[in-house]
Amino acid sequence: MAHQVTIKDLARHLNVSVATISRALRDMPEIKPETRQAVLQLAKEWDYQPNILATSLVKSRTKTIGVIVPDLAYHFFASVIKGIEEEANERGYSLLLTQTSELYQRELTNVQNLSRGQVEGFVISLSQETVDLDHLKRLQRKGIPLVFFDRDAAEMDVSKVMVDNVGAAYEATKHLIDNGCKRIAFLAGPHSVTVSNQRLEGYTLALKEFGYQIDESLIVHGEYNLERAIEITNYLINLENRPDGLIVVSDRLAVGAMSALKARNIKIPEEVAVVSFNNEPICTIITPTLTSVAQPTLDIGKLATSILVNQIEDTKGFFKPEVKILKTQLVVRESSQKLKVEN
Amino acid sequence: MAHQVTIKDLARHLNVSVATISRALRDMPEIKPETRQAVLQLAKEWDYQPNILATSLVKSRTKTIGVIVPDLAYHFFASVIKGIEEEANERGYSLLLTQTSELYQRELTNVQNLSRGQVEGFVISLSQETVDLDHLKRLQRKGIPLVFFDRDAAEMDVSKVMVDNVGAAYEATKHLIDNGCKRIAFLAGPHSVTVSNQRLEGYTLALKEFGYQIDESLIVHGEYNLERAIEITNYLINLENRPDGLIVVSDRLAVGAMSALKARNIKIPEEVAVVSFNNEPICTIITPTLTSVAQPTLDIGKLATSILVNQIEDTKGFFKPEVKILKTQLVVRESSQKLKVEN
DNA sequence: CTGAAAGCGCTTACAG
DNA sequence: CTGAAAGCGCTTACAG
Repeated sequence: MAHQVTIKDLARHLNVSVATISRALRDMPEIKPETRQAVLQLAKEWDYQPNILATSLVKSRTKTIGVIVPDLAYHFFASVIKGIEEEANERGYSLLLTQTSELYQRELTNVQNLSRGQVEGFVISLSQETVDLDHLKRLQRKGIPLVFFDRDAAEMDVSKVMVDNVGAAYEATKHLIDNGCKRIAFLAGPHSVTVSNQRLEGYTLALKEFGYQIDESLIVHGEYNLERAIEITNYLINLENRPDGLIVVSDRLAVGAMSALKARNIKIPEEVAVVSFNNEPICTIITPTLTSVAQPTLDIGKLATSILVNQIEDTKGFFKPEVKILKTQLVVRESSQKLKVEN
Repeated sequence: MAHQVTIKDLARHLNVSVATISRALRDMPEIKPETRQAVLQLAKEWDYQPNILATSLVKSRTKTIGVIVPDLAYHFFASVIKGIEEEANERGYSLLLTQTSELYQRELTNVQNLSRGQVEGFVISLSQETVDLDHLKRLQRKGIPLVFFDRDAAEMDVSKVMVDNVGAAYEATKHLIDNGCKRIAFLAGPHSVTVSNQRLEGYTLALKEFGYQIDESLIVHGEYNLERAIEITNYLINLENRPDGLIVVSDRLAVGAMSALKARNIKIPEEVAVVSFNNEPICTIITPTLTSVAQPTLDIGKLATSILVNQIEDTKGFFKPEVKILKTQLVVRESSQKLKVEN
């Protein structure tokens, strides 16, 4: 067979109209049982597959959601996507998945490509480079729903599924304090990254609450790469009054920080206790195992998708953007337990 | 604006036919410069986006490739996808990405969904459960090109981009022998997994070549999960004549094996040297760092995509399935170096 | 240089 | 219960 089988082919062979074929295939009640029978059988025999492009075109509905994430290789995004998939399937939607590789240009073209009639809405986490938000505002103007997660942009008035980063960092800091840390450093991301700033806020909040001085020399910002994390850690180690606790803005950077500490034979957690964020699989693999803040990735994905679909299917225009802040959970492991638990 | 702008809207506003709009937008030479000018300007002003569904329908071409992988959270697949993306972009194709979560059912529905006129070909890596290949044979019968990578199915006569697993395992085994291992065990995957079997073959080949006895008690098969890896490792440790070298079929399982060894205070590599496959990021993070066989993931993705596009665009029917076997590279780290390199 | 018409593969009032 | 016709948003010979 040179081309895909169409309803026309079926119609011709059965000597009925394409309308009848279309109805029979979709189990419309008005079709005579024998007709339906014959149609379904032939369709099966010829392995007929409806052309979804045609259906989408006439219905002006694709039942497809565009998902744009910075990088599929990040465990966090891969597992949020699992949640998105699950909810989408349940609601009868398919996914169009793309990654930006943290590049604004890619994000732009991805959004544009997908908005050419391919998707009815977006679940998106911004690239690190993204500052200009025109491409997203254009979507909004056209009434294409979108939901943010993880990477935020304050000025966008859309639905968002975020995590209580302030609270998470507060808890992480308190945990170090409880474990006897006196000087706690914070290895932060770039100044422009909201998530990092929120975590920093939680950190200072906790310090203040427990009567600790905020020491600016202990707060260092850097790009998201291993080399910088090592550099910063070495700087911290070399301080006159070296920190005895370290909060790192992500597990990946924490890996760099820990390797720098190990290279200098500094004991973790005895000399420096370490806590980080995301609870990626490496946390259980690295030595010592790494205390980290777990995000409810599956729920983030599901909730974001659920809100999006609600908006897509809201024909009455009742929908208002929803902002959800989910709770995190501190998973305590070896890297932070200066004081052994007694029982 | 309630709906997306169409060429009809533009035509009406400019008092020309939709044909003229269509031609102007695509820069056809016959259009009068002033007309084109006006069209382009209005299109820009109204942020017109061509409806790709309509275009695809009339051209019977989507310029889209379906990609089906077991799990996006596996580093291996995420990085092959990078290669696929790169090559696809270069050739002017988009990607439709799906994962099966290693479930046959998902693979089936993914293939079916995508073959409803959405993609022109597939790059696919089979789910672990997949035994029945009817869904793929149906694609073939319809003349929809597909290319396999990593996970093979011998009976399918299609293009494949694989890796020389036999050679890779041969090299890994030889490396352990060179490092003084006398009894080398092999922690394999399930019996049904081709990749695992090929690696096992390379292992026996090397043993034979270097005059080692094949000891069946040192070859153990298991599912792909940490618990089984730990179980198997414990079994190996408890053997009367404990192995002093261990080849593990994947990094993930190697992590389990190493934690079992560490739990029993068995020194790596002094007492048991370890080598595994895939060279995932964990190899550099775990202690000791893990010697592993690197696959050329980017090349796998690019090559698979290049072959696929060649087949898609081969209108003359000259195309014959191509099977490519790429070379791997052993990355030596601490876990396998019993004998320190002298210089 | 431009337009009318047919068509891509479907769905859906409308009529019978 | 079934069919003819119009239409979804485009492209493309064909004619002028």
